[in-house]
Parts: sequence; C-alpha cells; structure tokens
Amino acid sequence: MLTKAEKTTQFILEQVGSYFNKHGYTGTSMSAITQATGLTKGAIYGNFKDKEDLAVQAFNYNIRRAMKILADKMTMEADGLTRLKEITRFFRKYYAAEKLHGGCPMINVGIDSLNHNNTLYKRVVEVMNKLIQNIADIIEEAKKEGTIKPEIDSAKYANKIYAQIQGGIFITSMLKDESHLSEMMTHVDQMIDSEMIV
Amino acid sequence: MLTKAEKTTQFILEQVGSYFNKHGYTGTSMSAITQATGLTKGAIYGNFKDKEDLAVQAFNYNIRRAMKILADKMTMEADGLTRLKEITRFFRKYYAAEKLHGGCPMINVGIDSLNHNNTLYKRVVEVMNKLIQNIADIIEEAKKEGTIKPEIDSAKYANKIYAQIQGGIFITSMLKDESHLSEMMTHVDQMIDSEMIV
DNA sequence: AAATAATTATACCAATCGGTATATTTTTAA
DNA sequence: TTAAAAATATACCGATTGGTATAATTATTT
Repeated sequence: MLTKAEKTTQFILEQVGSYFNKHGYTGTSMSAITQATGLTKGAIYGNFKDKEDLAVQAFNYNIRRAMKILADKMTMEADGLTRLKEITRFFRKYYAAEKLHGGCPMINVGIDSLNHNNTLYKRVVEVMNKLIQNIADIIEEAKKEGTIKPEIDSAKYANKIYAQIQGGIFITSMLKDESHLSEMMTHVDQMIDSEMIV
Repeated sequence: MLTKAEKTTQFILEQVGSYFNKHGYTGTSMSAITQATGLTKGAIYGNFKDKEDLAVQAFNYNIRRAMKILADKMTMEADGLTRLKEITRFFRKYYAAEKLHGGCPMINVGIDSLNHNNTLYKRVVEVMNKLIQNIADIIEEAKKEGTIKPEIDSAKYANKIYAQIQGGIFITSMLKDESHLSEMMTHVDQMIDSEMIV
C-alpha cells in the first residue's frame, strides 16, 4: 500500500506533468504548481527536494506515459520486422495523443534543458539513447530471423529512423498538421521495404 | 547613414542574438540583456517596444545570419538539381556553425515559442513555410529542366526533406555529434538520386 | 555657440521568483 | 484515547522579474 506521501507524490506528478511538459523548466513556477495541484508549497517541498527534482520526475512520468502503448506492444511476442512496423504505426497516432499533454516530451524537454538544466538534459539524452538502442535491437532481431538483410548497419538505421520520427514530430507540432508526421512514417516504411528487407 | 538609434538597435541585436537563441524567451531577462550589451534599460526600451519586440527581432536577426551562406548560394545561377544538392551540403556544416550561436534558431525558438509566445511562434511558422516553399520551388525548377521526374510531388518531397533536416539537427544537437545530421543529409542525397532523378 | 531634439542613464515600481522556518493538521502507533 | 510521527499549510525571506517616469547626456539644427 502506498503511504500518504507516496500518493501525494503521484498526484502531484499527474496534475503537473502536462504543465511542465508544455511550459518548460523556467516557464513553470512553483506557484503554478500549487495552483495546478490545489496543494501548498509545504506539500510540494515535503515530497520533492526542489524544482529540478520535480522537473526530472515529471519528465520521467511524461515519457513513460507517452511511450506506454508502444512499450506494451514491444513486449508482445512478435518477430522483429512486425515490431519495427509497429513503431511507425504507433507514431502515426502520436501527435494526436501527445498534444493533449503539451506535446512530445523528448523534443520539448530536450530543447528546453539543452541550455537550461544539465541534470534534466542528461536524463533526456539517456532516454534518447535507450530509444535508439531499442530500435537497433529490433533490427538486429529481424536480421537474425532472416527478414532484414544481414549487411544492414542496425545502429546507423536506428539513428536514421529516430531522426525521421523526431523531424516529423517537429514539423507536425509547429504546423499543427499531423499529415507531416504521417508522411514521414510512410517514408520510413518505404525505406524498410526498399532498403532493409531481404 | 545610420542614425545613432539605428546603430544601437543593430548593436543590441548583435550582442544579444545568441543569448536569446540559447536561453529562450523566459530564459532571457532584461537584466541579462543590459549585461550582455553594456547598456542600460533606457537604451533597450528606447529602441525596442518591449521584450517580445526584441525577441522577434532577435529571431529575425539570427535566422538571417544562420541562413546567409545558403541564401547566397541559392541566388547563384545554377540549375535546380545542383541547388538542391547545395542544401544538403550546407546542412552538413550547419551544426558546427550554429553551436557557436546557441544552436538552430528554428528548433530553439520554435519549441520555445510554441507554448510561450504566439507572436514569436507565428513568425517561426512563417519562416518555416518559406523555407519549405523554397525547397519545393527548386524541385519544380529541376522538373522543368528535366532532371527530376515530372510526377514527383514537389510539396510532399519538400516537406520530407525539411523534416529530415530538422530531425538530423535535433538528434545532433542533443547528442552533440554532428555525424547524425551528416548521415541524414547522405540519406536525403540518396533519396534524391534513387527516387527523384529521372 | 545656443537651442532643440534625440538618445541613454538612473532610480524606482508592484509583482513574482524559488525556497525555508515554523505552525497546524492529519495519520499512525502505543 | 492519547502520544508520537508524518505530512501539509501558512507566512515570510531576499532576489529578481518586466516595465516606466524622469533626469542626464549626447547629437543635431538653427
């Protein structure tokens, strides 16, 4: 069973996650946090060391929520190629889902933290490397299964796929038109079909 | 000849452009601006209406500087296909150049303004649409010259190319490794060669 | 050179910032 | 049910925020 403090911590992250994601580190004030939660500074500082601690935990909360559906899909038993295609399928619906929570946490917090908060920045990089590595692992798996060419450089293609995803997210976010992300996912699918598949 | 105020305006933008680009709208305080310029608030507010006005002009200054080399290349007399390849060539050196000035203004100010300042956001979108349109125009030109297939959808490919550029910039910026952007440009070059060229 | 206009410096404003010490309340243990 | 502990609320801190009114300075015109 969760203690009261643990429940409050969770409650704060739920209430404040989107706000932090949307407004960034300096753009989120402690008073905004008290307002969003209906709690007071005593409750906030009783459960989080400082603003940075809260920001890092809010990012962890946000990225976990954003990636949950994909993470669940990835744990399903399926061959590598199927799971690779699941990734592009997932991101076709990503913008519509994430705009409800203030946008993509990776690009929002990534750019915001890059020159603002090193602790947060390092955490974003950590997550990014994991995401790219996950894609590379799936490609390797498909190579072992014989569906993707053995000469394919999995790390290189993982980087390319992730860059295309984030590029699509950025344009779609700025122009508020999810067709751009969708077309980038089509492009990735075509790249898989024409370059990677045996 | 420039008046004193015009020279001061230019001086402020030169001194403060990188700072604004690096730290964003809320991350740049008026006191930081006075410190960076060595001037006082009187000089700042005598030449700019308010912080937003300064932020917009700083963005215009930054994007013009960042794109100057490419813009010069684009005015040169050359066929469409050559100019298209000039774009990817330009962006291979983009990160090394822009990190000296706080990073890519499009992604920095784009993400920062998206949920912070609508005036600034609209200006970024305006510039982004122009950049994409420029690429589309070049593709159309190459089609007329017979070097690119007539059935190519120039708007669609312009969007794809720009998304790949910005995706590469984002990953390269976060991981502080320009090879990612470089490999994305190689990918664009290959796309041009394999899909677009007649 | 004197008068006028343009420009910049100074001093100050209320509001807000992140954070803390302490008082109060709520929960748990005795 | 009462005492101890945990959790939250309140009141406050000095520092900083964007912005302004006015004084001082510099440039231009007469």
